[in-house]
Amino acid sequence: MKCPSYNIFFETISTPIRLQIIDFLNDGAKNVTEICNHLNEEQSKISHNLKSLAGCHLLIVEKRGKHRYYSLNEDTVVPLLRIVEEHVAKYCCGECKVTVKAKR
Amino acid sequence: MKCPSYNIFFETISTPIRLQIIDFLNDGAKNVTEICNHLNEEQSKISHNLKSLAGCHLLIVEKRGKHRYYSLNEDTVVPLLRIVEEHVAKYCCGECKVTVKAKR
DNA sequence: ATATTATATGATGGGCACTTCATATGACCT
DNA sequence: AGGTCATATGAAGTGCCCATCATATAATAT
Repeated sequence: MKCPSYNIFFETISTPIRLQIIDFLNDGAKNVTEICNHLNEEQSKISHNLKSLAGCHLLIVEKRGKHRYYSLNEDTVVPLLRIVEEHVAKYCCGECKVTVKAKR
Repeated sequence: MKCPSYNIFFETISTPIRLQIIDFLNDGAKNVTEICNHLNEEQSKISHNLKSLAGCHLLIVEKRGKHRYYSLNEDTVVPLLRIVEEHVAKYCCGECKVTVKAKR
């Protein structure tokens, strides 16, 4: 398991695809196939990125039969996104490509 | 000015050198030379990285004479680091290389 | 106005993370 | 056991961020 030092932690949460995954998981646990379909991305790509996120404990994995359901580590991710959302609302110049809403 | 979309925001805060800068600024505003000396790094390297951080409004710049003092945008950075510090304390396996303490 | 100190900016090259492709593992079914 | 679906893992290539080097700008002093 990768050690979540600060730079790895932020690096892991810093790519568009991983932010999109987090955004999708905002409304509950999803399995790999569901995530692939929703984001229209290759399965191996999603799996690799899920591994990074789970390795930093940003996501939690749960096995159900042959599926694996991933969900947010809400203790960390929800307040984190709330801070960034507020920051972006204050300072964003309007050219943002990736938007991720904090859970309410 | 760079637009702080989510991925750029996290990417900017994700490198060891920039985290070290933030850590050093925890106890107040510092000018470029002071930061260079403290981190023992080249001036242009520090300036480039300061520009990225300030571009995302993670740092605030203030001109005084021929110096430029950089300080944390505490509204965002302090609570952000507090969350990560808590997360790392829970999950870090002990191999962390970069440590940054949240301001108390 | 020239020198010196402080900081920023531009261009280039290398390292490395991410995607892709291929294959492996695991779970369930018949 | 064999087949199929679901997911993970390994290897390799490529794009891109960051450090470096060089130069430019800004401010003060003499």
